[in-house]
Amino acid sequence: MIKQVQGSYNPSTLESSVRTHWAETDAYKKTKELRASGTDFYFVDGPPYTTGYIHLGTAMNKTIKDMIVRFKRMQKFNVSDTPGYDMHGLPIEVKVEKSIGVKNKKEIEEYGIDRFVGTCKNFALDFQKQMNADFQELGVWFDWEKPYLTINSSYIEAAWWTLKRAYDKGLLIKASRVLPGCPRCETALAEAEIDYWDEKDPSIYVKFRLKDDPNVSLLIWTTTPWTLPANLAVAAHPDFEYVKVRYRRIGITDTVIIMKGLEEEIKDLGGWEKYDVLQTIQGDDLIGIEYITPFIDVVPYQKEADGKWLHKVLPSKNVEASNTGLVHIAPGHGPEDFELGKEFGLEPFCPVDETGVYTPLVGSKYVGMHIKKANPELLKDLEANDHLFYSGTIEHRFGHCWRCKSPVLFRTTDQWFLRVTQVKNQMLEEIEKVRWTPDWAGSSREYDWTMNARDWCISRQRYWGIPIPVWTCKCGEMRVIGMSDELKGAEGYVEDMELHRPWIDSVKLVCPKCGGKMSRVLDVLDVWFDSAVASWAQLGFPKKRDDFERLWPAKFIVEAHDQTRGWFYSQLAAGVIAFGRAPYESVLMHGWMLDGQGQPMSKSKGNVVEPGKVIKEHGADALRLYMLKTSAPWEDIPFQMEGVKNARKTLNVFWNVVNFATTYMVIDKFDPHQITNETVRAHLNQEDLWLISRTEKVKNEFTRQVNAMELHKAARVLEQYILDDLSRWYVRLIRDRMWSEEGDMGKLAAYRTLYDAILDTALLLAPICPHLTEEVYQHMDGSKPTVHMMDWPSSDLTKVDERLEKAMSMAQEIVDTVTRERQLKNVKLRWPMKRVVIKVENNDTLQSLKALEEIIRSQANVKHVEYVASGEEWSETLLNVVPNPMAIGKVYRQWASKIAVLLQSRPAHIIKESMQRGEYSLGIEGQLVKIEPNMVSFTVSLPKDVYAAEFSGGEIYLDFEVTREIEAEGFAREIIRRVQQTRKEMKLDVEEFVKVEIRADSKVSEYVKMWKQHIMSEVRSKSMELVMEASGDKVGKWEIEGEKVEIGVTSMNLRDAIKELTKIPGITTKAAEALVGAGVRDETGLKQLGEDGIEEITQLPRAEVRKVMHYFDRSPDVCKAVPEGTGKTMEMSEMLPYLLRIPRMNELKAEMLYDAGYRSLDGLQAAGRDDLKNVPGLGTKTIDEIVDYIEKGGFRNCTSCPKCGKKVDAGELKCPGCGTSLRAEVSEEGAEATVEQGLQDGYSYLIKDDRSDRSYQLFVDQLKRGKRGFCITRNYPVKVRGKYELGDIPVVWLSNVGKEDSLRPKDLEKLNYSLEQFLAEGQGVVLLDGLEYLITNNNFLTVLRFVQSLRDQVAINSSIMMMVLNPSTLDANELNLLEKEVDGTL
RNA sequence: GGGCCCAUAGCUUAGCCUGGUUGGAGCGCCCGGCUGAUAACCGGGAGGUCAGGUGUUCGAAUCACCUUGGGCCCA
Repeated sequence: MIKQVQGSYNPSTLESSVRTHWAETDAYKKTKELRASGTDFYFVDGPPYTTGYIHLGTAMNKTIKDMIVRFKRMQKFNVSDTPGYDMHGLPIEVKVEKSIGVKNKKEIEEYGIDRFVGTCKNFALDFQKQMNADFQELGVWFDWEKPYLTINSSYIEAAWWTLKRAYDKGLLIKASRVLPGCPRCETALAEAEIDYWDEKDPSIYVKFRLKDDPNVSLLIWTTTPWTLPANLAVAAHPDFEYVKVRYRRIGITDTVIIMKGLEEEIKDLGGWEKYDVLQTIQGDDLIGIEYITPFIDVVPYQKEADGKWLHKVLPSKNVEASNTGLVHIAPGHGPEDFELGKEFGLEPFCPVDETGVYTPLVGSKYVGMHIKKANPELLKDLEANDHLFYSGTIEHRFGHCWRCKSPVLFRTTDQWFLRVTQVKNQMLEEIEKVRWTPDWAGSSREYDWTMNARDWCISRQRYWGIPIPVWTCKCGEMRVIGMSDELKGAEGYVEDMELHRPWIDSVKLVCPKCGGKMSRVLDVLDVWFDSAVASWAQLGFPKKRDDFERLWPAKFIVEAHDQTRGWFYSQLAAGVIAFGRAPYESVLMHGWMLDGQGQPMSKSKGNVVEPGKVIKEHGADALRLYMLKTSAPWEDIPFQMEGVKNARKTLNVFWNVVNFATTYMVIDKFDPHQITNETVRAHLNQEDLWLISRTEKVKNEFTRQVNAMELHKAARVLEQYILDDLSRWYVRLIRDRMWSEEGDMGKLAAYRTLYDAILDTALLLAPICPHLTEEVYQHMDGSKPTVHMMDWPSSDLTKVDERLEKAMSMAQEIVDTVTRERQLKNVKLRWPMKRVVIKVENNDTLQSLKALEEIIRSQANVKHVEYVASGEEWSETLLNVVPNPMAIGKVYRQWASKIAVLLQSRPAHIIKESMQRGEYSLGIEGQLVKIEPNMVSFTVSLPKDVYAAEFSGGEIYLDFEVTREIEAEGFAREIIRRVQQTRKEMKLDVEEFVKVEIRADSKVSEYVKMWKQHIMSEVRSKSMELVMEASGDKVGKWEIEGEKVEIGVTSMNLRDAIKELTKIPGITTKAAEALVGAGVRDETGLKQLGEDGIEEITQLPRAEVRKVMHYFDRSPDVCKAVPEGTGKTMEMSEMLPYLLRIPRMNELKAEMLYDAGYRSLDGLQAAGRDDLKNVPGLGTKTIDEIVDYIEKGGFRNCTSCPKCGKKVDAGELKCPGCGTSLRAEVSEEGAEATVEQGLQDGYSYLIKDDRSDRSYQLFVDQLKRGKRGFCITRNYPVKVRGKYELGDIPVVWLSNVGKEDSLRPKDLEKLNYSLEQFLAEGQGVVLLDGLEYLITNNNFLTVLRFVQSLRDQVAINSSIMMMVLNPSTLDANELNLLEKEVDGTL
């Protein structure tokens, strides 16, 4: 059954209630079960690192994944959705170090590796839980109860198994290489773990003296003086030219060898005056020249080392043509140096340990010194020994540990490598087989990166990671373990033991070769390797094989572009090594969420926007839609809150459409199961067929775009459809049909069409906005526990009607043109236009437009539409001929003026046609003169009040002539609008009937008579009279087009009666209306009518009438309301129960009323407000309540018990059925008193109130004490003024309407200005009703500042300010802030 | 320094592959309308050196090259 949706779209409450619904109905599990037998779709979630919080990037990542997963599920796939978490590694270790207060590995080992690792695990698990919650808030439906965690034993085993596999293929090796490492973390670092940024370092030029000629030096440049003790050679480029240069300055010369062309640069550096080039040397002639390394006397190794190329110039093509063109080579400190050293037989020499401290190898002078601290010492010594040519500093990009930010240190170490270079070609082949989106992500990016692949160093000298499963023996034997089973029987091994360090370290194997003990290599794995095996590790492989065999490889993965070198690559390498293929079939690469300026968000920059905050403000659905629609997935998005707000607006429009639809469908009890497409087929209007066509097309287009991974295009297509087609056009067109008779087939056709469109939209939107669509689905259908169990809508393209769509778009264009022209001519849409003439370019257009004539007429508000066929002219356009005297004069001289006059007197179209056919001649003074084409031109003129405009199918003429009929209709519509507005201000129910009195001058009166019936039916009026002076519950004076009109509206209070009557079985709404029209108000009246009377008035079938009569007989507890005669004087005890049912009434007040002479109900009913004021002890509020109670017919009507629904008469205090007390609650009488006395001058108050009556009363009380007042309200001023007797004080209306006395809620400056003006004039009282309205329209902080400034001004001027606020509209935090700013909260 | 991507109105973007009327939208801004979807909605207007330059072409936002700025990945 269709249910009415909530009036306004409130994302945060809606989303949380939807999530509750999901939880209560077990929707997620049911959805998965539903698809369990579908085709498998193995999706693999790239595990985010457990940092404890998600950011917008992670949010976008999961949003894309969730969308695809939901989409595929709706397409009946059995989708895997195990979320993953990457939980090992340095970042957590660093956090733990900080939290327990240790600084290095030594301290960790003192603390205890077991405790340390245990803490890491707890941290990781805590973080993982928090992130789980965040993702769920985003609406992501993954298997949150069973995520795959990289720290699980089964996962660790999968990594082991993979390494064993690599080992068996000879791809796992141990090697000594120069690698970057972090001296603080004391471990090797992978490229991916290094951050680069600019840093200041020494920039020094050092002289390496030639052995044969110590006066001449090789000049080298370096930024790392600390590597010089390990210098073993110098590299020169064999193809460069070098020069021997003598630099001179007063008294000093220095001769160095540098690259040719750099002489000037180096002269400037050293501040030399002159230089002479002594010799040019070819690079290859330098090779082999021997020099003296600067620290030869300090570092013992420099004298002990040997090698053919030691301390000689080596050739290298990697030398760059900058600085000096000669490079210092320390094979122990640079990767390239290492390679070069290997080539020329120089053993790497590395006198630095992993913490960056010199070892004894460096010699006694520098041993124990940290390299950074040693730099200045080294410089001093170089200078002292005259080795330093120049010393400066340089700012250059340098690598740092991504976690602790220490500068990296290059040194030789023994590490474990995966020989990726061996399988590179296979990886490249695999890249080509994968479907990449966008394709350059694979063909260029991933391909290029893999082309440059190096062997992957997978070992780390840390604690929190997957232990490397390699056991070695002193004898050199080693064993790689692939599964924990292989450890069975080993010393220290226990079944199901913790596989992390340090526990695994205690497992010892027996060496098969020498029988000795084998110990595990202490290293752990690079975390990148953890996630690399995700696609099989999460399936429990290798222990469990069935899932792996069924699902692997992944059908689809999606991650951000930084994963080119990351997960895309690591998985590829691991997949090729382990299984000889890529572990994924298709990849979507997505972009990053940047800040508004296009910079990456980072904590250190302080530009991070938290997803939680965005969700709280606009909802997860809006955020998701925003992220998906804004850019192509692979592009970065500079985050704009405004964009999310827009997305929310779109959703709001959709919500409004649903609200619109459900409102009417519920009233009419529309049942989509009963009213099928078949039922309404013959009754579909053009606009229905059009919307169906559009819907089918959109379904097709959306699906196509999602399949092409053009997610943004899909989202945009749908958004466009919702806004333009569904809301702006279709709903607009069918509005009138909603008001036709119950059961009207035309209306049902519209319901059906709208229903299908909404449901289809909800289905298409479901993967993007899971919450909103769920709510919509549950209200429109709800046959399944969740919308996400629905099948994806297929589209029926046979229903697409291109011709109709084209015609409709032209009709829209015509309507738009008319509105535009109306605006230009200042003619309101409410006034009908006489006619529109459409001149088409082809007759096909004409036919299809004619079919839409009704739409054009109603939407443009035009009385008649006329057509001019293609090729014809509109008969009413006038063709004018304009003679050209100059041209005529040249030929016919003296006749020129006469010819001109004659031409103008002839029908222009005849002249034109003749000239087109051949020629046109005129007879003048007996002569025939020929008119040449250059002698005349033609213009077209339009009849009076007609304007022309163009549209894509031709031209249109708009006739603005105002006839009497048009004027009458215009006035009628103006009056209807005014009555409607009055009704609204009176807060009348839409179904209530009214009496209308109109006073107007004769012309308007005449018009009103002409349209009387129409007006009455439009405004639900039972009577309408033209009077000399309008009276009624509410009277409004208006000026319409210069005519003064007074309209009085009186409620007939019939709605309750109708409702009451329809409760009787057999009485339809229509019948009830007829009865009420005949003066019947209740059951008693109906009874009195008798069977015949009822039949006559209601026209109901006899059988129905009998039903009614039958009901009377069978209802013993007919409500009596007041037993007999309300005029009867009663005893106090008898009257008391009646009185006590008035809100705010108590025994005391009731007694006072009685004592004041009100001893019958009629007596009290006759009393006016002023009379009651004389009763001692009654406050204004109580009086209001009494009057209100009487007005609502409190004494006359019987009510239903709120609990059991039984009818209760007005004198009962307890329900006779269930005993529930019917006394109105007496509320805060005490508070009222204190408040009234408590308002103090100079104070500002915040009044928390969901209805603002109390505040207005307080305000009026202040006015009564003679204070000047100023009222700002979001209610209509006339209404407020009347309701609360505000007199002539200024009332400003907060509204976007833009009337004289209104202020836009955005315009705080103007508001502030008016208040300033008011307060500056002296003491006064200000009522600001609608603070929340200001807040929704402005930034909260702006409003807060505004409040602060107001408060200060109020204090200075000893005035009082009351700000009214509906507390439920703000969150607690904002409310708190506001409360802090004011002097009191009421 | 290299690879890949991006640059169109104040903001977010379409158009670019396949060159051809006046470069479309949405938001924001200004003006107006509607008031039975209503703190909603609708219409209109102002806003563009298509990042800059050079070239190819009869014709360039679109193709090519260069420069500048930004992002990712590397050196």
